[in-house]
Amino acid sequence: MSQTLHRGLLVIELLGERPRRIAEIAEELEVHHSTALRLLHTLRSEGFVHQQDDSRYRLGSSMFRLAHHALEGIDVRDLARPDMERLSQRCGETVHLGILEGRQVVYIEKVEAKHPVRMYSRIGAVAPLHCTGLAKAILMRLDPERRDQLLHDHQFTAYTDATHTSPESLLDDLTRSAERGYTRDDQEHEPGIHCIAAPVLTADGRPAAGVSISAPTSRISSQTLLEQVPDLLIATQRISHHLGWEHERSPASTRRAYT
Amino acid sequence: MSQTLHRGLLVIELLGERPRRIAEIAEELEVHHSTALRLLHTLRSEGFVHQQDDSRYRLGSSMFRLAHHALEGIDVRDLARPDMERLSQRCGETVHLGILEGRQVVYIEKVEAKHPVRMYSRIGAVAPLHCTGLAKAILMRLDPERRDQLLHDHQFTAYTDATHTSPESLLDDLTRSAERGYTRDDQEHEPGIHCIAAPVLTADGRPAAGVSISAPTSRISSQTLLEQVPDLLIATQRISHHLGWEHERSPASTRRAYT
DNA sequence: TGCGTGTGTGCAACATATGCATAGACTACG
DNA sequence: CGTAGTCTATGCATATGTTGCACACACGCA
Repeated sequence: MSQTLHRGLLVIELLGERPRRIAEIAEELEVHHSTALRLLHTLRSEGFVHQQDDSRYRLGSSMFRLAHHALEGIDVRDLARPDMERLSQRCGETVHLGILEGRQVVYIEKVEAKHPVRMYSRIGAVAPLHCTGLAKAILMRLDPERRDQLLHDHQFTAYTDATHTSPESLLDDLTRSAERGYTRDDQEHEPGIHCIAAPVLTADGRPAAGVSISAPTSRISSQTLLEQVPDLLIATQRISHHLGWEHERSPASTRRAYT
Repeated sequence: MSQTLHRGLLVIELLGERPRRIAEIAEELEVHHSTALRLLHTLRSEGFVHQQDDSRYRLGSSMFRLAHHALEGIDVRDLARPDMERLSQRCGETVHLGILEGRQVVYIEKVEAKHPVRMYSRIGAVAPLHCTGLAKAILMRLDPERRDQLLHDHQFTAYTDATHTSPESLLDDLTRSAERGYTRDDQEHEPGIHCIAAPVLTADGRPAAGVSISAPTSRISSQTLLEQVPDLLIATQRISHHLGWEHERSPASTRRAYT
């Protein structure tokens, strides 16, 4: 609606990709050099853009400062709730949201399709790392160093026959889960309960939370549950997108770590 | 220079602090509601701003995505070089820049005041974690978990009489260093060489690099070296600022970790 | 029912953003 | 040394685009 602002934002997006020279920016915007220069000056005066030694422009400290500060203030629950509700309505099952806190996973939100009123049954409950779909979804995208550290002195308590009882077994599961993008928990924690789960990722690719669909085996077969995977992934990708995660990753998905 | 763009950026900054309602934004900008609405629409259409369920606005995914992507592309060397050169000119001593890579600290840049031509003597060299000012500067702001992990099976080799030979001794040093904002290395690594160092921090408060001033004890006394601390801190704070770090921290410096 | 809020759209007035010309500073290059 | 190619910067006339206002609608709430 506002042309000038729109052009300014376009400049920010162009510089977000890579540093650029002024001629390039003017050409992309299809405006005169002097117009581009004026926009750049305004952006620079507010610190959104920085001019490097080679006179090219790149994004400036205000972008980093504001983005980080705003991210801090965001509550994953608020962000995830709409998509969780939609997901629950589509599949008709219970949807959980959990985050990693310290050395355990905590459930922080729950939506039950059947009961419009939220039931806080499991809210605040903690889950063992090695045998719930939700915890595994977070683990599978966790930085390997951190993951190894968490699992190092973890108690692999056997809750059922299906529970992983060794780090090797769990890591193998995590590797295969990461490849297909979601985790399964077929009665590993509770007999008669199975679930699927996927991680919510931030802009830097780290897992901010996990979302799971769980159901009793008595009502839903494994096959039917797995049919919900596409909807689950759509939901987690939508939530991740809100946190800046780009679904389309460049082929070279191994990126620099520093800064 | 450009009023509309300037107002748009102001909106971004206002929303960076906290989510706000449209009336509040219009009031802050001193413009009509409809004008604020038009700006918000433009910002929203580009994803810079997101409207929550309660109809308030907050920063949107584009900010997170662009900021993160731009940060990835930034080379700390380019960022630090100008301030390193200025620092070196002011104090007349050698200034190093180093980063943590894996389990060691690597020197990636060096400026010698005496010799205008850069000497790559130590560039690429690695430093032991427990006895150089630069490594200690990074360690002192590192996430405690990560730090403990690094020091867990670290070899506390004694290079001189002053070298820390135990984790306890080093951690004690780090604590005191963190309180005053810089580290010292009085011949802990090389006899006849002492230095001071301080960390470069990113928006989330993590150390991206370290900067040190080192000199031979034969030419510079401890006292004279310590007089350079203010200049050193000004330099590291300037570099940190480029990465989005806000020097003025809120009193509650302990912030949430999630997202 | 009225009130406060946010949303949205014409439209006239005019503030302002634009393109162009021009010029200085600087670098690279032959 | 001149030439060409950058980026920077400013003045100015034009007309484009932005603004404020009026007005209307939707919604939640007392």
